[in-house]
Amino acid sequence: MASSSPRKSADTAERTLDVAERLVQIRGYNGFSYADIAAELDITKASLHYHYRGKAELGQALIARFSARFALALESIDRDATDARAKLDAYVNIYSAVLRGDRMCLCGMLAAEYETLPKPMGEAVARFFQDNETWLTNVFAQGQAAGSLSASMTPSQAAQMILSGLEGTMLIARTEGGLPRFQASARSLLDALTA
Amino acid sequence: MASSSPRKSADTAERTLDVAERLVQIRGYNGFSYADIAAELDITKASLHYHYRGKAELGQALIARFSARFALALESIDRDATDARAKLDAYVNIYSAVLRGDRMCLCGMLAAEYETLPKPMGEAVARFFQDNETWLTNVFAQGQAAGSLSASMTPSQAAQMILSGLEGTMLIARTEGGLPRFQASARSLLDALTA
DNA sequence: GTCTATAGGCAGATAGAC
DNA sequence: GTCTATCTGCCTATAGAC
Repeated sequence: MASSSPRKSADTAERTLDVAERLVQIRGYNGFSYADIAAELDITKASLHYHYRGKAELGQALIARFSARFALALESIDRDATDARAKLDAYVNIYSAVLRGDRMCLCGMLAAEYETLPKPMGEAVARFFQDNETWLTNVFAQGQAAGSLSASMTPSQAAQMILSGLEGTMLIARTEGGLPRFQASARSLLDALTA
Repeated sequence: MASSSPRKSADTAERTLDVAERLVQIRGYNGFSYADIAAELDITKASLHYHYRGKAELGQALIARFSARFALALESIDRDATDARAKLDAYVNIYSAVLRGDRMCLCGMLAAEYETLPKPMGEAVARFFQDNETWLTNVFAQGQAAGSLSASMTPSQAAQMILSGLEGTMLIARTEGGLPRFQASARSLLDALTA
């Protein structure tokens, strides 16, 4: 925006998203409140309502930013990495960075709470997974064409296997094993799909 | 127990677990209340507190029953199925039955909410995954010895891949694709591990 | 074993002053 | 933009009658 005020290091709306994002990734959408955010930002709940009309609106903004950031990261990978396996390794690194903060993937967390989410949030979560699957499918098709990735399943099947494998591993690693466990499992997963 | 009263078809304590289990599997531990259960059973919240002192105690009972039932199912598989691949297919069928009711695995759901759970609940969830991994590791070792399962990774790695793959697929399938998607992904997963 | 009644707290949200 | 003050409703939980 950069419209009205003399641009602080991070305005309240953005810092609200930062705090809320972390809370959702660690505690879940039904596990945090406006009061939690207000306390961390040292403002009142009423002030938060100025920036986001309600929790549902905040939730949508959260997914929108997360998805946009993820899309940028994927574009960045497409620019920097050449072969398919390198792209997949970089893809795994995105998840590793999340888990390093003891966080769950935002959309993985919201997927668990899917039945309790406002409809627009649920739809945005589903789109996130679709977009990731599309990207992974393309990467896998590229890898198969180059002969570097296993041709024992379709690119679409492999994409689902990677996506759900990483989300599931994240989910379980948070209860035990943490980042080391996640990285070992991710390596096994990719190795199983490498020709 | 079967101690005091003339044993009804299902006493309140048991029916409470049935309702609470479904609510947790669909909405999560932080997404249901005593009021929800009371309404379904047509009793008051106060009556529920007679059977389970508080929500944390109910939560522990939930995991205990779920884990015990799961353990019985695994014993049953060990009796009925002969080769390793048949055991894994039967294992997947347990998950399919859960998803058929639009439910998430109880412990998969609780894993997402791990950071908000009372300590005893969190520990019980971690144990559930450990027990499953142990069983799967043994099945995989058996399959490798018989030459029916892929020897390209250790039994322990394969067990983690199956467990997290199924949990992750369940998580995502609930947002889109449902049971058909889960079953297709599970088949891909097992096929990838079959020699 | 189930009830009524109630406590005490926290949730999401709004009105209106500054 | 942020505040104080407040609302309404739901949450978990308890005391005590039946």
